Amino acid sequence: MTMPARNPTLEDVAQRARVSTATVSRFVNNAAVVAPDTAERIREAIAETGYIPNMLAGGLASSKSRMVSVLIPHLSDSMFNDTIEAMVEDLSTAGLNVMLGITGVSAERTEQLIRDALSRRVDAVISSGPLNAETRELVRRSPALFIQIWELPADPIGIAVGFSHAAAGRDIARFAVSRGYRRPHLVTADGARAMERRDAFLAEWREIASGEPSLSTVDIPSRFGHARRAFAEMRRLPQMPDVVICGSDYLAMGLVIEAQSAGLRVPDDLAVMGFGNSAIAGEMRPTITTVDVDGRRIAREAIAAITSHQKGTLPDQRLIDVGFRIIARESA
Amino acid sequence: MTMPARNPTLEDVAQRARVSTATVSRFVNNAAVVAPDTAERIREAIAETGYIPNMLAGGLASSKSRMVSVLIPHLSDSMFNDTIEAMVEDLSTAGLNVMLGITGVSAERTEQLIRDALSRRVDAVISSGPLNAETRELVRRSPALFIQIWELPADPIGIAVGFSHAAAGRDIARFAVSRGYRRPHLVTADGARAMERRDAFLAEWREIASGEPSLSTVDIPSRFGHARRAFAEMRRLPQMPDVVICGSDYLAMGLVIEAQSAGLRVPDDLAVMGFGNSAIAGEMRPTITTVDVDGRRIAREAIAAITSHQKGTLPDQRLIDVGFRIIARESA
DNA sequence: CTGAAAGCGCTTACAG
DNA sequence: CTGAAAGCGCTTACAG
Repeated sequence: MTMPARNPTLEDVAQRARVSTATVSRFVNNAAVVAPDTAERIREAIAETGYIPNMLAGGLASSKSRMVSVLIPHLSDSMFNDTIEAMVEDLSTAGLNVMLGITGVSAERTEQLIRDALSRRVDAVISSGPLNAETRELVRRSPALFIQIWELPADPIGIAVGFSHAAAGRDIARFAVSRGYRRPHLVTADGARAMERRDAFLAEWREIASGEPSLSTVDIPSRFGHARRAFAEMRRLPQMPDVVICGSDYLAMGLVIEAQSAGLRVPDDLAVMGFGNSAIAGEMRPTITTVDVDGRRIAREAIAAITSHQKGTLPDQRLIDVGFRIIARESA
Repeated sequence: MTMPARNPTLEDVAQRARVSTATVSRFVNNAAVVAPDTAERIREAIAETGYIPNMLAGGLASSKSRMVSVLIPHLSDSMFNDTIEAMVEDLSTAGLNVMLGITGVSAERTEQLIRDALSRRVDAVISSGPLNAETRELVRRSPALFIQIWELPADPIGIAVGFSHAAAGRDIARFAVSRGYRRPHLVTADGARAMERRDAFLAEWREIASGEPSLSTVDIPSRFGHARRAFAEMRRLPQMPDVVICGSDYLAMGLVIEAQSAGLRVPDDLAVMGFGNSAIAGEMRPTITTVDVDGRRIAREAIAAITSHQKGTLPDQRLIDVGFRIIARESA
């Protein structure tokens, strides 16, 4: 069998199967539309030539790329990992390839990544990164579906799949009060969403309890080791807090370790709460009380929206609230 | 200003700037090759139209996609995260977009993802996933550069950037002996590379020490919580080990926590070693002795190879050994 | 430094 | 169910 040096094309397959390129194209995209014996000849021709469709050409001709851009702030030590992993897997299953971009906290970086995505004519952009006005406009003009995840902005550009961070902050405050804690200390990552939870916590706390909570802010991405500094700050307080509300499970774990190595018992001497319900939260000793967000559901809803968008039907809601649940465990 | 409903094309820009599409194309790809005043007119026309190049068309015409496929086994709790994050960032900086695929341990899944990548005509595939014979052939035929990372196979398909897992296993054994440990217990993730380190450890141990190490195997991806089961297995041993050699820092951290919560002191009653030098290893209490692999360097070398491949010059070496370093800290 | 034109490899109305 | 043909939006030798 002679192999051409170049990649085999639809034309090569068509000649071999003695049909037109149009028929081969139809077979590749939906095998059921061609006659059974034709299909068989094409199948053989594809196997013999080792044909691999050129999606660049296919995408250009059909103006759909079967590609989705996923933009996340960080990869390491991230609360998003479960969501992202589910996203990438489910997108693949749905026949969509994923372009990954890491935005950090930079709106400029996000803009560049969105331009890259649009230049590939992606079917959708799934993003949890920061947007400036220019980027919003860019996205609004584009035919790609824009999906914001992990938050529910008042006026989403396309659709949003997430939950209310304000509601989460409020519920955490109520939980802390119901458990009898009096002196909360908040360790917040320096990001918009974490700040929104913190502010809602403070507002609710002032409403239903007394005394002003103390605060620490840590850099983003919130790392395990940041807990050390936050713990040191707490120790310098005139009165030691009785519960630490952390912006992530990683921080919570770090705080538990710091507290224990300072001889404190968790939760008796100091209670600790996390956020995100990562696998580690349930596996730590003591197990960590945290807030669960269904990352896989976020992924599923986003993909369902893309699928319906591709069929031309707009998703029936622009804001999809997946909610959250406080999971009470040993640490608080 | 009237906006066409469709995306503006090179043609729209060309008309507005009163030049040919060829000139606009040249400007977009290398602004320096057009005359300064022409460049200025084109720049304005691009701004006015909001032109975003269609890389599908560009890639088809030039037969280079400026896109690289990155294939990894897992995202969550992974030792690879630093490498992947560096990879994605550095690729973006180099003007290459990344297509991400998650292979798990499945060679079939890997094959599908490689087919997807080839159908997008990626410039390179960077992979640390498992390959079957068919996939190897697929890749060999393709003009894309194939880069295997995190290992150094005897006969790489394209090039490989990684380190010798056998050498790492051997050096870990020597380290354990030099520290005076007598009864090592190995906790190994159920993956080819971890097994290679384990086997080399065992071979070396038999050579330079006495007594047969005990073993636990945990599922992949190795999770924090697996440590609990491994620790329980150890406790049932006739004689308690004096050092646990873990396949990842995550496992090591889990073991430290288990040991401590069972009242053992680390390292006095039980020493623990990790692998990978994640951020957590240096931040844990006690800090964890581990093996450092320079993930960012792996990313850099891979990208350098792609760059030189694109210039037509083959990389000068097919095997790039980035080595590893044992980092002695408090835990062992 | 610039333009006219062929070509990249597909898809898809249109016609049969 | 199938084919002929136009078209998707670029790039790039070739010529000037």
